[in-house]
Amino acid sequence: MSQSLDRALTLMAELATGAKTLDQLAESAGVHKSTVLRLLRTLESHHFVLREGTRHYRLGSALFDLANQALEDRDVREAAGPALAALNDRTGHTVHLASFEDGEVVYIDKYEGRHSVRMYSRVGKRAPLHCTAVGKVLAADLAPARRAELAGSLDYEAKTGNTITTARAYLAELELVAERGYAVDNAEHEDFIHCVAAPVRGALGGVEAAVSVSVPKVLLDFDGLLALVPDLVAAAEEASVRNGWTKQRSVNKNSSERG
Amino acid sequence: MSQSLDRALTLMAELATGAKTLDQLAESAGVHKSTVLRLLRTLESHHFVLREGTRHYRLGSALFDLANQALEDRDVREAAGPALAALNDRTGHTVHLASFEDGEVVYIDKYEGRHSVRMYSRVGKRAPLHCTAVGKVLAADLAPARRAELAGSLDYEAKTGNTITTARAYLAELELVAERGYAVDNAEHEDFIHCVAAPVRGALGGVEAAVSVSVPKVLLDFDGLLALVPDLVAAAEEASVRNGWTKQRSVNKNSSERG
DNA sequence: CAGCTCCGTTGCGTGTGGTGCAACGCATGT
DNA sequence: ACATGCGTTGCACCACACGCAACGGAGCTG
Repeated sequence: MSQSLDRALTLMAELATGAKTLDQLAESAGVHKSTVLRLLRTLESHHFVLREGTRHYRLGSALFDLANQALEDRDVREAAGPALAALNDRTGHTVHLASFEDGEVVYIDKYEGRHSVRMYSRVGKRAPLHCTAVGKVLAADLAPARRAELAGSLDYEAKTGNTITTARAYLAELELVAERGYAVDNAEHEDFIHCVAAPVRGALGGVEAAVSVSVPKVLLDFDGLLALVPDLVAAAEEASVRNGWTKQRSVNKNSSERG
Repeated sequence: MSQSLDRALTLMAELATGAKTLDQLAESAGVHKSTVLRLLRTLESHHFVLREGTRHYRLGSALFDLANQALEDRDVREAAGPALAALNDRTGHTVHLASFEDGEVVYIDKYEGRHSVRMYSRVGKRAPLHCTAVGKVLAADLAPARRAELAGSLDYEAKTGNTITTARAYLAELELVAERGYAVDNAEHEDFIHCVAAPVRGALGGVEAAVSVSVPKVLLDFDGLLALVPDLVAAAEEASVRNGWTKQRSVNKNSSERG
């Protein structure tokens, strides 16, 4: 672990919450301001931060640049794009694309819903596996052995009253998800939101990402949410096909053993 | 300047071009692989990179997260969003939002055109001031003194046959832009593309960003491009109003002296 | 206009932590 | 079974990142 790099990354996280002055950064990082200055200078030379006026620093363009380059690199995103946009357009609800990243869910694309009550999220945000519909979809694709291992390693924080809090219940839920081909989050992550999600597969038949539709409960009751499933699954299949998947191979289950 | 941080940032730039193995990174950075390993580990702990399979590293979610948080922070972007989307919808062409960042232009938002021939760009990408329509708009707002200073400091790389290559010609062009209220890039940056741009103002009357429409020459000749100007200017004004600008204060020119 | 305070900036001496090396071990392929 | 390629580990050295303290400019106050 590199100390200075570690500090620099922490600084950037701090800066993400808004422009800061040198002293503020020095204090929140718990180091001398001259140290912060040096780090900022290096970051600045790479355009990771920039000076705003004479006494404020904020995140710079290199970040956007790298982030977008990296996103362009994720082929699923490109492949799924049109199907997700169409789904968003048809339903008017928020549509997410998420992928699995060491033990968590990461949102890699988002299409904002048209309604004023909206879920707060952001591309790049991470979420737990156990209380999200996308998480369940991604976990359900793993081979039974890894699935059990994973289920044992989660922390099952109870986000709401509905959150699944035991490995046993989670495994049973995954079983169900794998069988049905879609997952539900019945206000297990946030009290006022429920979601449904379906898998996006790749050329090898493995699940590479998950699409979800998130709806505030005030807009649609649980049955209303479930009524969206066929549309969702169709969109996910369209995305899968664009992503190189061929229906033939879908019999080949639990194939995504990558590592 | 921090050596290890500098190396780490270089690594990330390298990773942006695609997933790489440890040795590849070590070689391209010119350092020992154990050094790279340590840096990667630190980056990984902050989710700036992640391991793909067992022997490839790629950029991770923290990057998207920070980038989007930082973008949300840029109020102009949010304010201009609807107007840009509408403009994109009406014209079918690619719409960019750009801001000024130490001596260059940075794209902070983009709405992709509907046509198959498209300009290559990306949010976060940087471009020169002297050969882009947005650059001219942003530069034209500076006070005459800073304008002259800036014009003297540019390098005027001739991107195409039409590129402005002298400070004198650039200053004359800026004069014209300030007068007209919009700028043109007549294939001065890329041979096959021309653009028009207009300013987005803020509460103080100063220009905070620039909107542009970029059109491949094969789709529209120069006169056709100019015909888009009224629509563009209207969109830019709408964005300005949403951004806190009031028409009254627009007489107050050259007001954006921030530093 | 003087004096004060707040911050960014600079130079320097110290010792910590980042570096390269070489050896190890786990894969994969032949 | 052997060879090869690559990630990983422990170690010893000294560069380099660190904190300190002093400087200087900008902005306020009386």
